[in-house]
Amino acid sequence: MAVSREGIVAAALTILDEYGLADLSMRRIGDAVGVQASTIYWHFANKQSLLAGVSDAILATQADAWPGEPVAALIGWARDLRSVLLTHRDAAELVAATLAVGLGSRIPDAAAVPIFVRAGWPGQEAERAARATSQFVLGHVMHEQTRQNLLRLGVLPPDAETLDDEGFDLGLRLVAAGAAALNGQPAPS
Amino acid sequence: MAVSREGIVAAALTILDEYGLADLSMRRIGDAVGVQASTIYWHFANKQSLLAGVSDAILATQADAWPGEPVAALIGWARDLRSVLLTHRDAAELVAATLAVGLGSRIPDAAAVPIFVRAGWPGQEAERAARATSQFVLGHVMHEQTRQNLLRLGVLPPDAETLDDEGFDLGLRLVAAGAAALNGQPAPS
DNA sequence: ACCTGAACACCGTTCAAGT
DNA sequence: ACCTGAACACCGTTCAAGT
Repeated sequence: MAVSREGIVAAALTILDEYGLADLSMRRIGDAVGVQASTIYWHFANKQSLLAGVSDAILATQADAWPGEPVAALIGWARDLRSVLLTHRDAAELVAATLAVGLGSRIPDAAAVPIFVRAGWPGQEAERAARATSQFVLGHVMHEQTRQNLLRLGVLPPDAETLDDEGFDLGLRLVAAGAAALNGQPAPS
Repeated sequence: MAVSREGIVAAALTILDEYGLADLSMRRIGDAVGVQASTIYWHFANKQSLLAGVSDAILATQADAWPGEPVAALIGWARDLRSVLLTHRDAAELVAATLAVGLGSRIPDAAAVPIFVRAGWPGQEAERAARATSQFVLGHVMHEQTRQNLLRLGVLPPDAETLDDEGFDLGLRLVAAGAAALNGQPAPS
């Protein structure tokens, strides 16, 4: 049977978890699905498109709606995004890179926009605020996952903390408090 | 005359600006300083250490103190960091990666910590708040610089906007307002 | 329609050997 | 002390050719 895009993406995700983004090569993915690396180019235009598929697969597990009080909803959304990213090795880097080049059909901050809108922000400002918040989340988790990789490499002491819940919560409270304080008012510069 | 660490870093920075991080190879750096790629390993343990040197060189142009009223100081620091990063191609990605692996002697948020302290935050919280703020700045500029690369590649229309001043200012106001609102109070969770 | 196999033009890094 | 040159074990991508 012919190999499918979905099969390739699934294999890539498994390799990602086991070996990390740096070792996620076309040859290795080909091996995993029982095909030459060059065959993958019949199914995907290039490696980046394939990675976009992996990013979408990861983000598919995000909760898609956060009803209720805006501050609590924003915190819920951010914690959910973090935990989704922490589920797969190097996910933050992969998602951030995919987002940056504009590939991938799932945008990590999509569910955050309506929260800001509900809090009274005009559409475009809500999008910007959501994007800013997700930039913090992605940056924070990227840092955590890099440390997890360093730990695996043995360059960090085996009992080193790689997660930083307190740092995450503080950053989150910072933007949540800011959102509550501004509430969509345009800037005084 | 023997080549120096500083000379290698300077050459790498020039190549970075001209060709981007993806094309910053050891062989190319060797060519630029008139030496074999393998020679660089006599001066640096590996490529990542060299990149840490480049990161330090970029961050050396940051202003190192932001006296005065905390909110204005924070905004000044963040805008300065952004403009420092925008001065060199792919600088945000390079600095973020260096920061994540714990190399590099210059920390981009170093000057932001005393601002939070001055605003009444206890030391550790000030560090976390500064780090959260710099995560936003790095993420935002990374996104802008990726778009600049896409523009160069012609995959974006030639008149596409790559900078996003409004998005930056809004994110910045968000954290500044949050900082002013919380003012170092521990969380109610 | 889907896949192979060879090739192209690269990588980072190591290491014996030179001066 | 500093550098060369060859080698190792890889990359992403293309493309004629096969079935």
